[in-house]
Amino acid sequence: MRPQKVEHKELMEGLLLVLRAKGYDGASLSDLASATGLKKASLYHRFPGGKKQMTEAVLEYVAEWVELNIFAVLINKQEPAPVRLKVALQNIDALYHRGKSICIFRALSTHSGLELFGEQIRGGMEKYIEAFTRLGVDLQMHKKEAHQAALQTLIDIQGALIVSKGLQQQELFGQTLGGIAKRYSAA
Amino acid sequence: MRPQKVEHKELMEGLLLVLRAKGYDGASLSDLASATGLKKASLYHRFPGGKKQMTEAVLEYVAEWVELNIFAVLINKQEPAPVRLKVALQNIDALYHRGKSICIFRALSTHSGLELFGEQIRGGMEKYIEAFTRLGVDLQMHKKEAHQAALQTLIDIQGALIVSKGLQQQELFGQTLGGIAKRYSAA
DNA sequence: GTCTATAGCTAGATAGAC
DNA sequence: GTCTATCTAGCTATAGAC
Repeated sequence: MRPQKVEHKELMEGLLLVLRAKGYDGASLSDLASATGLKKASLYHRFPGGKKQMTEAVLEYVAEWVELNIFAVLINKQEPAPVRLKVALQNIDALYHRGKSICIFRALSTHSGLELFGEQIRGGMEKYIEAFTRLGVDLQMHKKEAHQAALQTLIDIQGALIVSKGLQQQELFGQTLGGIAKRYSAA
Repeated sequence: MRPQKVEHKELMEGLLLVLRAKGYDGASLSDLASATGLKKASLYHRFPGGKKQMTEAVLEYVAEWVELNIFAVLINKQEPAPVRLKVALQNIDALYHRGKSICIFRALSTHSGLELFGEQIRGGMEKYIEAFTRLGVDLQMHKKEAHQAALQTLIDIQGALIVSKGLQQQELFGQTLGGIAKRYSAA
Protein backbone atom coordinates (compact mmCIF):
# COMPACT_ATOMS: atom_id res chain seq x y z
CA MET A 1 0.00 0.00 0.00
CA ARG A 2 1.03 3.56 -0.63
CA PRO A 3 2.05 5.27 2.64
CA GLN A 4 -0.32 7.77 4.25
CA LYS A 5 0.60 11.36 3.57
CA VAL A 6 -0.81 12.54 6.87
CA GLU A 7 -1.01 10.28 9.91
CA HIS A 8 -4.04 9.82 12.08
CA LYS A 9 -3.09 12.10 14.93
CA GLU A 10 -2.12 14.97 12.66
CA LEU A 11 -5.35 14.50 10.75
CA MET A 12 -7.40 14.60 13.94
CA GLU A 13 -5.69 17.77 15.14
CA GLY A 14 -6.47 19.52 11.86
CA LEU A 15 -10.10 18.44 11.85
CA LEU A 16 -10.47 19.37 15.53
CA LEU A 17 -9.08 22.82 14.92
CA VAL A 18 -11.67 23.63 12.28
CA LEU A 19 -14.63 21.84 13.82
CA ARG A 20 -14.40 23.51 17.19
CA ALA A 21 -13.82 26.96 15.71
CA LYS A 22 -16.58 26.84 13.11
CA GLY A 23 -18.97 24.16 14.32
CA TYR A 24 -20.39 21.32 12.26
CA ASP A 25 -22.39 23.38 9.79
CA GLY A 26 -19.80 26.10 9.50
CA ALA A 27 -16.93 23.73 8.76
CA SER A 28 -16.86 23.01 5.05
CA LEU A 29 -14.97 20.12 3.50
CA SER A 30 -12.73 22.67 1.83
CA ASP A 31 -11.88 24.08 5.27
CA LEU A 32 -11.22 20.60 6.61
CA ALA A 33 -9.11 19.67 3.60
CA SER A 34 -6.86 22.70 3.78
CA ALA A 35 -6.46 22.37 7.56
CA THR A 36 -5.30 18.79 7.27
CA GLY A 37 -3.20 19.10 4.13
CA LEU A 38 -5.23 16.52 2.26
CA LYS A 39 -7.59 17.07 -0.67
CA LYS A 40 -11.29 16.56 -0.28
CA ALA A 41 -11.32 13.25 -2.16
CA SER A 42 -8.54 11.94 0.07
CA LEU A 43 -10.54 12.79 3.16
CA TYR A 44 -13.38 10.73 1.74
CA HIS A 45 -10.98 7.86 1.21
CA ARG A 46 -10.06 7.96 4.90
CA PHE A 47 -13.63 8.56 6.03
CA PRO A 48 -16.15 7.09 3.56
CA GLY A 49 -18.94 8.32 5.83
CA GLY A 50 -18.06 11.91 5.05
CA LYS A 51 -18.13 14.84 7.44
CA LYS A 52 -20.27 12.97 9.94
CA GLN A 53 -17.71 10.21 10.26
CA MET A 54 -14.84 12.68 10.45
CA THR A 55 -16.58 14.41 13.34
CA GLU A 56 -17.24 11.14 15.14
CA ALA A 57 -13.57 10.27 14.80
CA VAL A 58 -12.57 13.65 16.23
CA LEU A 59 -14.91 13.15 19.20
CA GLU A 60 -13.36 9.76 19.79
CA TYR A 61 -9.90 11.31 19.62
CA VAL A 62 -10.92 13.93 22.16
CA ALA A 63 -12.43 11.26 24.41
CA GLU A 64 -9.08 9.49 24.42
CA TRP A 65 -7.33 12.75 25.23
CA VAL A 66 -9.67 13.32 28.17
CA GLU A 67 -9.20 9.73 29.31
CA LEU A 68 -5.43 10.15 29.31
CA ASN A 69 -4.92 13.75 30.39
CA ILE A 70 -7.77 14.27 32.81
CA PHE A 71 -9.28 10.99 33.92
CA ALA A 72 -6.08 9.01 34.32
CA VAL A 73 -4.35 11.98 35.94
CA LEU A 74 -7.09 12.62 38.47
CA ILE A 75 -7.45 9.03 39.64
CA ASN A 76 -3.74 8.24 39.80
CA LYS A 77 -3.23 7.26 43.42
CA GLN A 78 0.55 7.34 43.01
CA GLU A 79 0.40 11.09 43.39
CA PRO A 80 -1.18 13.15 46.17
CA ALA A 81 -4.61 14.50 45.20
CA PRO A 82 -3.60 18.20 45.15
CA VAL A 83 -0.81 17.43 42.66
CA ARG A 84 -3.17 15.45 40.43
CA LEU A 85 -5.60 18.35 40.42
CA LYS A 86 -2.90 20.84 39.52
CA VAL A 87 -1.71 18.77 36.58
CA ALA A 88 -5.23 18.13 35.30
CA LEU A 89 -6.07 21.83 35.42
CA GLN A 90 -2.85 22.64 33.57
CA ASN A 91 -3.85 20.14 30.89
CA ILE A 92 -7.31 21.69 30.63
CA ASP A 93 -5.76 25.14 30.34
CA ALA A 94 -3.61 23.87 27.48
CA LEU A 95 -6.51 22.05 25.78
CA TYR A 96 -8.44 25.31 25.51
CA HIS A 97 -5.36 27.38 24.75
CA ARG A 98 -5.75 29.49 27.86
CA GLY A 99 -9.35 30.36 27.03
CA LYS A 100 -8.80 31.25 23.41
CA SER A 101 -10.33 28.09 21.99
CA ILE A 102 -13.84 26.78 22.04
CA CYS A 103 -14.80 23.42 23.52
CA ILE A 104 -15.67 20.88 20.83
CA PHE A 105 -18.61 19.60 22.88
CA ARG A 106 -20.08 23.05 22.92
CA ALA A 107 -19.28 23.79 19.28
CA LEU A 108 -21.27 20.70 18.31
CA SER A 109 -24.15 21.40 20.70
CA THR A 110 -26.54 22.75 18.12
CA HIS A 111 -29.80 21.27 16.91
CA SER A 112 -28.21 19.11 14.23
CA GLY A 113 -25.04 18.53 16.23
CA LEU A 114 -26.86 17.11 19.23
CA GLU A 115 -28.95 14.91 17.01
CA LEU A 116 -25.89 13.47 15.31
CA PHE A 117 -23.36 13.40 18.16
CA GLY A 118 -25.44 13.73 21.33
CA GLU A 119 -24.35 10.39 22.73
CA GLN A 120 -20.65 11.06 22.25
CA ILE A 121 -20.98 14.49 23.82
CA ARG A 122 -22.80 13.05 26.81
CA GLY A 123 -20.18 10.33 27.16
CA GLY A 124 -17.35 12.84 27.14
CA MET A 125 -18.98 15.05 29.73
CA GLU A 126 -19.75 12.09 31.98
CA LYS A 127 -16.11 11.06 31.88
CA TYR A 128 -15.15 14.55 33.04
CA ILE A 129 -17.66 14.40 35.87
CA GLU A 130 -16.63 10.96 37.00
CA ALA A 131 -12.98 11.94 37.11
CA PHE A 132 -13.57 15.01 39.27
CA THR A 133 -15.99 13.08 41.46
CA ARG A 134 -13.30 10.53 42.25
CA LEU A 135 -10.89 13.32 43.07
CA GLY A 136 -13.40 14.78 45.48
CA VAL A 137 -13.89 11.45 47.19
CA ASP A 138 -10.13 11.11 47.59
CA LEU A 139 -10.20 14.54 49.20
CA GLN A 140 -12.58 13.17 51.86
CA MET A 141 -15.78 14.56 50.38
CA HIS A 142 -18.94 12.52 50.62
CA LYS A 143 -19.85 10.96 47.29
CA LYS A 144 -22.85 13.21 46.74
CA GLU A 145 -20.88 16.31 47.64
CA ALA A 146 -18.06 15.23 45.34
CA HIS A 147 -20.48 14.72 42.46
CA GLN A 148 -21.94 18.16 43.03
CA ALA A 149 -18.48 19.71 43.04
CA ALA A 150 -17.60 17.91 39.82
CA LEU A 151 -20.75 19.22 38.12
CA GLN A 152 -19.90 22.74 39.24
CA THR A 153 -16.35 22.32 37.93
CA LEU A 154 -17.60 21.43 34.46
CA ILE A 155 -20.14 24.26 34.57
CA ASP A 156 -17.39 26.69 35.55
CA ILE A 157 -15.12 25.58 32.74
CA GLN A 158 -17.80 25.71 30.06
CA GLY A 159 -19.29 28.95 31.33
CA ALA A 160 -15.92 30.64 31.69
CA LEU A 161 -14.98 29.72 28.13
CA ILE A 162 -18.13 31.37 26.80
CA VAL A 163 -18.05 34.43 29.00
CA SER A 164 -14.34 35.09 28.62
CA LYS A 165 -14.63 34.92 24.84
CA GLY A 166 -17.85 36.95 24.80
CA LEU A 167 -16.46 39.69 27.00
CA GLN A 168 -13.12 39.46 25.22
CA GLN A 169 -11.39 39.05 28.57
CA GLN A 170 -9.48 35.84 28.23
CA GLU A 171 -7.75 36.19 31.59
CA LEU A 172 -11.14 35.32 33.05
CA PHE A 173 -10.66 31.68 32.09
CA GLY A 174 -7.44 31.40 34.05
CA GLN A 175 -9.09 33.03 37.06
CA THR A 176 -11.87 30.48 36.92
CA LEU A 177 -9.39 27.60 36.83
CA GLY A 178 -7.75 29.18 39.85
CA GLY A 179 -11.11 29.31 41.60
CA ILE A 180 -11.65 25.62 40.95
CA ALA A 181 -8.29 24.75 42.48
CA LYS A 182 -9.10 26.86 45.51
CA ARG A 183 -12.47 25.19 46.05
CA TYR A 184 -10.89 21.76 46.08
CA SER A 185 -8.01 22.74 48.30
CA ALA A 186 -10.47 24.10 50.85
CA ALA A 187 -11.83 20.55 51.17
CA MET B 1 -48.67 50.81 1.53
CA ARG B 2 -49.70 47.21 1.72
CA PRO B 3 -49.96 46.01 5.35
CA GLN B 4 -47.25 43.77 6.77
CA LYS B 5 -48.24 40.12 6.87
CA VAL B 6 -46.07 39.46 9.92
CA GLU B 7 -45.29 42.15 12.45
CA HIS B 8 -41.84 42.91 13.83
CA LYS B 9 -42.06 41.09 17.13
CA GLU B 10 -43.48 37.93 15.61
CA LEU B 11 -40.76 38.06 12.98
CA MET B 12 -38.03 38.41 15.60
CA GLU B 13 -39.36 35.49 17.62
CA GLY B 14 -39.33 33.26 14.57
CA LEU B 15 -35.80 34.25 13.58
CA LEU B 16 -34.60 33.90 17.17
CA LEU B 17 -36.03 30.40 17.43
CA VAL B 18 -34.08 29.16 14.42
CA LEU B 19 -30.88 31.12 14.98
CA ARG B 20 -30.33 30.00 18.52
CA ALA B 21 -31.15 26.36 17.75
CA LYS B 22 -29.05 26.03 14.62
CA GLY B 23 -26.50 28.83 14.83
CA TYR B 24 -25.63 31.30 12.12
CA ASP B 25 -24.20 28.86 9.60
CA GLY B 26 -26.75 26.18 10.30
CA ALA B 27 -29.76 28.45 9.89
CA SER B 28 -30.67 28.58 6.21
CA LEU B 29 -32.87 31.23 4.69
CA SER B 30 -35.39 28.51 3.95
CA ASP B 31 -35.43 27.66 7.66
CA LEU B 32 -35.84 31.31 8.57
CA ALA B 33 -38.58 31.79 6.01
CA SER B 34 -40.68 28.86 7.14
CA ALA B 35 -40.22 29.76 10.82
CA THR B 36 -41.50 33.27 10.25
CA GLY B 37 -44.24 32.52 7.73
CA LEU B 38 -42.69 34.77 5.09
CA LYS B 39 -41.06 33.73 1.83
CA LYS B 40 -37.34 34.25 1.31
CA ALA B 41 -37.80 37.23 -1.00
CA SER B 42 -40.07 38.89 1.56
CA LEU B 43 -37.44 38.50 4.24
CA TYR B 44 -35.01 40.29 1.92
CA HIS B 45 -37.52 43.09 1.52
CA ARG B 46 -37.60 43.56 5.29
CA PHE B 47 -33.84 43.07 5.66
CA PRO B 48 -31.98 44.11 2.51
CA GLY B 49 -28.73 43.22 4.27
CA GLY B 50 -29.68 39.55 4.26
CA LYS B 51 -29.05 37.00 6.98
CA LYS B 52 -26.43 39.20 8.63
CA GLN B 53 -28.92 42.02 9.08
CA MET B 54 -31.61 39.65 10.29
CA THR B 55 -29.23 38.36 12.94
CA GLU B 56 -28.25 41.87 14.01
CA ALA B 57 -31.94 42.72 14.38
CA VAL B 58 -32.50 39.63 16.50
CA LEU B 59 -29.57 40.54 18.75
CA GLU B 60 -31.02 44.02 19.15
CA TYR B 61 -34.39 42.51 20.00
CA VAL B 62 -32.75 40.29 22.62
CA ALA B 63 -30.83 43.26 24.03
CA GLU B 64 -34.13 45.06 24.54
CA TRP B 65 -35.56 42.00 26.22
CA VAL B 66 -32.59 41.85 28.59
CA GLU B 67 -32.87 45.58 29.26
CA LEU B 68 -36.54 45.22 30.19
CA ASN B 69 -36.72 41.85 31.91
CA ILE B 70 -33.37 41.67 33.65
CA PHE B 71 -31.68 45.06 33.88
CA ALA B 72 -34.77 47.11 34.69
CA VAL B 73 -36.02 44.46 37.10
CA LEU B 74 -32.75 44.17 39.00
CA ILE B 75 -32.20 47.89 39.49
CA ASN B 76 -35.79 48.76 40.38
CA LYS B 77 -35.48 50.31 43.84
CA GLN B 78 -39.25 50.25 44.31
CA GLU B 79 -38.93 46.58 45.22
CA PRO B 80 -36.73 44.92 47.84
CA ALA B 81 -33.60 43.38 46.32
CA PRO B 82 -34.52 39.75 47.06
CA VAL B 83 -37.81 40.16 45.20
CA ARG B 84 -36.06 41.73 42.22
CA LEU B 85 -33.64 38.82 42.09
CA LYS B 86 -36.43 36.27 42.24
CA VAL B 87 -38.31 37.89 39.36
CA ALA B 88 -35.19 38.27 37.23
CA LEU B 89 -34.27 34.61 37.72
CA GLN B 90 -37.80 33.58 36.79
CA ASN B 91 -37.49 35.62 33.62
CA ILE B 92 -34.16 34.01 32.81
CA ASP B 93 -35.68 30.59 33.42
CA ALA B 94 -38.46 31.44 30.97
CA LEU B 95 -36.06 32.92 28.38
CA TYR B 96 -34.18 29.62 28.16
CA HIS B 97 -37.32 27.49 28.48
CA ARG B 98 -36.19 25.88 31.73
CA GLY B 99 -32.86 24.86 30.21
CA LYS B 100 -34.22 23.41 27.00
CA SER B 101 -33.12 26.31 24.80
CA ILE B 102 -29.70 27.54 23.83
CA CYS B 103 -28.48 31.08 24.54
CA ILE B 104 -28.30 33.14 21.36
CA PHE B 105 -24.99 34.66 22.46
CA ARG B 106 -23.48 31.23 22.70
CA ALA B 107 -25.09 29.96 19.49
CA LEU B 108 -23.43 32.83 17.64
CA SER B 109 -20.07 32.46 19.38
CA THR B 110 -18.30 30.68 16.55
CA HIS B 111 -15.44 31.92 14.43
CA SER B 112 -17.64 33.66 11.88
CA GLY B 113 -20.27 34.60 14.43
CA LEU B 114 -17.84 36.42 16.69
CA GLU B 115 -16.34 38.22 13.73
CA LEU B 116 -19.73 39.45 12.58
CA PHE B 117 -21.53 40.00 15.88
CA GLY B 118 -18.82 40.12 18.52
CA GLU B 119 -19.61 43.66 19.58
CA GLN B 120 -23.31 42.98 20.07
CA ILE B 121 -22.56 39.83 22.02
CA ARG B 122 -20.13 41.68 24.25
CA GLY B 123 -22.65 44.48 24.79
CA GLY B 124 -25.37 42.03 25.78
CA MET B 125 -23.15 40.23 28.25
CA GLU B 126 -21.93 43.47 29.77
CA LYS B 127 -25.51 44.54 30.38
CA TYR B 128 -26.12 41.29 32.21
CA ILE B 129 -23.02 41.83 34.35
CA GLU B 130 -23.83 45.41 35.15
CA ALA B 131 -27.35 44.51 36.23
CA PHE B 132 -26.20 41.81 38.65
CA THR B 133 -23.39 44.01 39.89
CA ARG B 134 -25.87 46.70 40.88
CA LEU B 135 -27.99 44.12 42.65
CA GLY B 136 -24.96 43.00 44.63
CA VAL B 137 -24.16 46.56 45.64
CA ASP B 138 -27.74 47.01 46.84
CA LEU B 139 -27.22 43.87 48.91
CA GLN B 140 -24.32 45.57 50.70
CA MET B 141 -21.52 43.94 48.74
CA HIS B 142 -18.43 45.93 47.95
CA LYS B 143 -18.33 46.95 44.31
CA LYS B 144 -15.51 44.57 43.43
CA GLU B 145 -17.15 41.69 45.23
CA ALA B 146 -20.44 42.45 43.49
CA HIS B 147 -18.75 42.46 40.10
CA GLN B 148 -17.13 39.12 40.83
CA ALA B 149 -20.49 37.66 41.88
CA ALA B 150 -22.10 38.96 38.69
CA LEU B 151 -19.42 37.35 36.56
CA GLN B 152 -19.91 34.05 38.36
CA THR B 153 -23.66 34.34 37.85
CA LEU B 154 -23.28 34.66 34.11
CA ILE B 155 -20.73 31.84 34.04
CA ASP B 156 -23.13 29.64 36.00
CA ILE B 157 -26.00 30.36 33.63
CA GLN B 158 -24.02 29.76 30.47
CA GLY B 159 -22.22 26.75 31.85
CA ALA B 160 -25.38 25.17 33.23
CA LEU B 161 -27.13 25.56 29.88
CA ILE B 162 -24.35 23.66 28.15
CA VAL B 163 -23.86 20.98 30.74
CA SER B 164 -27.56 20.34 31.31
CA LYS B 165 -28.14 19.90 27.59
CA GLY B 166 -24.99 17.85 27.13
CA LEU B 167 -25.79 15.50 29.98
CA GLN B 168 -29.45 15.51 29.02
CA GLN B 169 -30.36 16.48 32.57
CA GLN B 170 -32.36 19.63 32.16
CA GLU B 171 -33.27 19.85 35.85
CA LEU B 172 -29.64 20.85 36.36
CA PHE B 173 -30.39 24.30 34.98
CA GLY B 174 -33.09 24.93 37.56
CA GLN B 175 -30.76 23.78 40.32
CA THR B 176 -28.13 26.22 39.16
CA LEU B 177 -30.61 29.08 39.20
CA GLY B 178 -31.48 28.02 42.74
CA GLY B 179 -27.81 28.09 43.65
CA ILE B 180 -27.50 31.63 42.34
CA ALA B 181 -30.45 32.77 44.44
CA LYS B 182 -28.92 31.13 47.49
CA ARG B 183 -25.55 32.79 46.99
CA TYR B 184 -27.14 36.23 46.85
CA SER B 185 -29.42 35.66 49.83
CA ALA B 186 -26.39 34.66 51.90
CA ALA B 187 -25.06 38.19 51.31
C1' DG C 1 -3.54 6.57 -1.01
C1' DT C 2 -3.83 10.81 -3.30
C1' DC C 3 -5.09 13.48 -6.78
C1' DT C 4 -7.98 16.41 -10.70
C1' DA C 5 -12.32 16.94 -12.45
C1' DT C 6 -17.00 17.07 -11.98
C1' DA C 7 -21.75 15.63 -10.76
C1' DG C 8 -25.89 17.04 -8.31
C1' DC C 9 -27.69 19.88 -5.14
C1' DT C 10 -28.80 23.67 -1.92
C1' DA C 11 -27.15 27.85 -0.23
C1' DG C 12 -27.76 33.10 -0.21
C1' DA C 13 -29.44 36.52 -2.97
C1' DT C 14 -32.13 39.11 -6.89
C1' DA C 15 -35.74 40.30 -10.75
C1' DG C 16 -39.95 41.46 -11.73
C1' DA C 17 -45.18 40.32 -11.61
C1' DC C 18 -49.03 41.41 -8.70
C1' DG D 1 -45.28 44.10 0.80
C1' DT D 2 -45.37 39.50 -0.83
C1' DC D 3 -44.88 36.37 -4.10
C1' DT D 4 -42.84 32.83 -8.03
C1' DA D 5 -39.00 32.06 -10.66
C1' DT D 6 -34.30 32.18 -11.20
C1' DC D 7 -29.18 33.27 -10.85
C1' DT D 8 -24.59 32.18 -9.25
C1' DA D 9 -21.55 30.36 -5.94
C1' DG D 10 -20.44 27.05 -2.82
C1' DC D 11 -21.58 22.81 -0.75
C1' DT D 12 -21.15 17.45 -0.11
C1' DA D 13 -19.90 13.69 -2.43
C1' DT D 14 -18.17 10.62 -6.38
C1' DA D 15 -15.51 8.86 -10.67
C1' DG D 16 -11.52 7.58 -12.38
C1' DA D 17 -6.43 8.58 -13.52
C1' DC D 18 -1.99 7.86 -11.42
